[in-house]
Amino acid sequence: MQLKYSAPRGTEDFLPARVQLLDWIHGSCRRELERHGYLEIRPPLFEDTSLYRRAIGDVTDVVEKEMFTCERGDTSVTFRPEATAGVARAYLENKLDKVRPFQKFYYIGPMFRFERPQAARQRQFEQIGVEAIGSHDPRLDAEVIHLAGRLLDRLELGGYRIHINTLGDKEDRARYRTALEEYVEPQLAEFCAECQARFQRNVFRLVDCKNRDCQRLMSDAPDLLSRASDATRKHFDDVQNALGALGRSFEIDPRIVRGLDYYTHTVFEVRMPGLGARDTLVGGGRYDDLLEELGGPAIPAIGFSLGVTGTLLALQKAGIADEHASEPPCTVFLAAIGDSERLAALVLADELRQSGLIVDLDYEGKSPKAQLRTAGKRNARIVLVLGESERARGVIQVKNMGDSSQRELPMDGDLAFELQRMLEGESTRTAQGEGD
RNA sequence: GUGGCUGUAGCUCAGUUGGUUAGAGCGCCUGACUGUGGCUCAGGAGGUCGUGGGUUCAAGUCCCAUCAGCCACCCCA
Repeated sequence: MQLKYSAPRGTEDFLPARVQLLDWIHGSCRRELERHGYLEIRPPLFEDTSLYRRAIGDVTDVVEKEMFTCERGDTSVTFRPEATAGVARAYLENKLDKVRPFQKFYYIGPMFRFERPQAARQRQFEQIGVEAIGSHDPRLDAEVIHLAGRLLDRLELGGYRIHINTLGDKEDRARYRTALEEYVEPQLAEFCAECQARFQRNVFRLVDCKNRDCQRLMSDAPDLLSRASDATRKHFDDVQNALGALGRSFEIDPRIVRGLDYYTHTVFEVRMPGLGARDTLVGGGRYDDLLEELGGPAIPAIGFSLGVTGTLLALQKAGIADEHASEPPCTVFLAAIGDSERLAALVLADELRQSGLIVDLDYEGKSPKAQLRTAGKRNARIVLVLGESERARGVIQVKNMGDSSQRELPMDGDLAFELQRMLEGESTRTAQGEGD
């Protein structure tokens, strides 16, 4: 069949089974985040375009070519390409620093970037992230990095690697930039075409070029740490010590420079080797200057974001996606035999649902046999069979789909209670069975 | 924005050097004592071979274009 419409490029329909998987991810992460004292915040899905230009940086790819922007009259809004800018704005606008200067937030929701889709990259994608605002304590850096790992642990994902680096403060970066430029300029012609272009735009990008020749040329390049201020080095050392105390293993990777302008000091990524071209599941770092740049007080902060698209891919590759992606069963299926019983079935289903049971029935005029088949496919635990003879006697057939046993129960106010008891008895037995 | 690969039933795919009514498995529907599932068996529905052109006596099969998907580059969660 030739359909007229398809989902826009880079978007995905999450069908019920996949929504189950997504809910499991959300639930697992929420529990872990709340355990760490993070509270959910929900800024709008779009903000003034100027906020992103300011926060992320005018000459970044995200701002220059990836924004979903909507112009109306003299206003311009952009669907959020990331959440940090919006959370920072919300923190300032609601004057949260006056209420409680230090606060920890988390968010879960869709982000939008107008990119060419590929493995683990969509135009609408979901991120689960945190922002801890109001402290420069290096222990907080460590806790945040550790938390990123904890989330993946919760999702039963192993084999990830945590890479950390420091970008220092403004002065450190300025010195580093100069040093890099002085190092690169004499041999600029030997770099790849892209790096030659990057040289003007953003020298730091030469540091993480994947081109082997460039990497070789950069092997003796100056590193930031050796010319950073004592305070910067101390902070980075303290972060590492705290991570060590938490038992969290990590690698120092001077090539992590991050693409968003607001990052300072500690930056980190969590990668899943073998995932594909985009193997970074989590990216984050400090942004000590951002709130001030947005017009607020000088308040330090740190955060990260976990990409759900990549996480889903990792779960699939690890073979643990399917066990969390099953359609939830209807526990009771109500089979009506004969046209005269179909209305009675509808009413009985409603009554049973009101007492908390998950009940479904046939809407396709199926034969009794086919209704049973459907119940089986839906993994119903109990099938109620309602026919003319039963209704005349005020009873109903109750079939236990587990052992195929069947008995008759009176159709009165106690029916729901009896069914609940059956289900509980069954799950108790199952639980005991599993315990052995 | 650039490049590579792919596009046949709901899904996963077969379709030989272009040659008659396009197939399989799974799934779906029906039936095998006209009121009872899972197994088995029998049958059935479902495809303008992504779309539009072209070459040819003849195209799912070759050519061009286009769209979509996947993968990679740039960049990034």
